[in-house]
Amino acid sequence: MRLVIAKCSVDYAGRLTAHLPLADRLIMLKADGSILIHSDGGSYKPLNWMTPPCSIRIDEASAEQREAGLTEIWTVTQVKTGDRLVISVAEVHSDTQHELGIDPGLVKDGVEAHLQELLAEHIETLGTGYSLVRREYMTAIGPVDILAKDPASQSVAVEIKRRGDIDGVEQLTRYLELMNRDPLLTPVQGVFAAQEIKPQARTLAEDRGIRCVVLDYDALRGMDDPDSRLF
Amino acid sequence: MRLVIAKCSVDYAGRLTAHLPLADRLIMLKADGSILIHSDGGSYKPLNWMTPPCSIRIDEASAEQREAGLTEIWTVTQVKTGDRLVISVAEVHSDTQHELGIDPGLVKDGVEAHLQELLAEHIETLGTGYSLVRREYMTAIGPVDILAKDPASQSVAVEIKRRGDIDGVEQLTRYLELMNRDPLLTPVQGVFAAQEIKPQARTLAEDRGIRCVVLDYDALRGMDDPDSRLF
DNA sequence: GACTAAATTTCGGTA
DNA sequence: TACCGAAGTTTAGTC
Repeated sequence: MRLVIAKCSVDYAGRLTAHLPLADRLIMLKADGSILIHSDGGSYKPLNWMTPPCSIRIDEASAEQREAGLTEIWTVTQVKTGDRLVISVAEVHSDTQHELGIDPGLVKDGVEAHLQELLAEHIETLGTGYSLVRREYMTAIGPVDILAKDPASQSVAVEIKRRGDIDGVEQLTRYLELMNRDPLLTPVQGVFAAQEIKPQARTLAEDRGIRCVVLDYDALRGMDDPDSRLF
Repeated sequence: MRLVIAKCSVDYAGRLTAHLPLADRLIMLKADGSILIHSDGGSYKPLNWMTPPCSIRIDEASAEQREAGLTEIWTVTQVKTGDRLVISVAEVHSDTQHELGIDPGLVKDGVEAHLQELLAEHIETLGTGYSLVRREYMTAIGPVDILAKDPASQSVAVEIKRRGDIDGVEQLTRYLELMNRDPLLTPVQGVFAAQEIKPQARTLAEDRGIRCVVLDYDALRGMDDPDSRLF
């Protein structure tokens, strides 16, 4: 990894065009050829970047460019799409190189897949007498997160989200429409389960006869793991 | 901005839990207190990060931690959410500080808004005899990208996307449902226009009687700009 | 301030 | 490999 602190301006031409005026920035050149341009604020997204694979060509500034205060022109080209990033370097404050090796990678835990797993294990969260049919119940337009049966043995399709948005309600609606055409399943009741449900999503869901259930991740996990209880 | 190249392991506990094994990485500390941890590969997304505002506390390693090869423990806490990032530093290879100042910011141009503009100018792309009523036609649930009339003077609602996905079809369907309740407009025909339309989105759209139109950005732009023609 | 839609989205899984 | 959906999504615009 090469780290360059430099006064530069940047122009991007690809899926859109963008321009960054002259200022001090960090230019990060990764081992795979990708480039990130970071300022000293904002969140994790760079001001500009180029995804690998890409190639870099460095040219001396022309006489005209030197008069404008520039010293080098870096042209980064995306190999597949031809997107182009032109970095006009005025002054290099620092330029260092570091060998990092290949990263062993991130281990994640506690995302939507986990929520689904936990709710499947504790399907009675939906109500007494509910039973699990199966997770990832396949339909022609994709898998329903959970298929269950209510106390009267009628089918219940559950869509699980971390954050319950209108999109999720639409998704579940499509599944319900399709499943209710199947004489073996119909009538299928819908349940929209999420850690947090937006008011508008709730309104839309309930308007369509879909029940909303707010999931408590810690509580669900707590049922699994006696150690996490308070006594 | 402070740049630290160090051998470290990282643990995150917040909206999920995540762990990074011991390895050489770049730790970027921005002026606003935010932190990014980058490896020498992947795209612009860091392996781990903390969004501002956040506070950092640096502790010497305990005797036990020193035996495990660690020298310092950095604890980054998100001020609002309480999310926590613990960086266990084993060895610092490099540690530099740079003053960058506030960035003047990015200037963008040429995304979906541009497509809409071009299609509005060349509405006959939809077919001979089509005419523009107006862009951003307002409804109770939001603006329809383009309202037009077909050769028979019947209303046509156009939804424009860069990439045509199922979500876009749903969005257009909601608009059509609402607009067809208006006696002054009904019947309203739907057109789903995008640079690229996913097969599933096309199927769904056509099943609902919505016409799909693939837009050629360069061709549309070419109609505007005689210089870009080949002769 | 809340909510919706876009993103040069990126990333991971599966068919 | 293409497609599809999630993301610690983030970000920008609108109501």
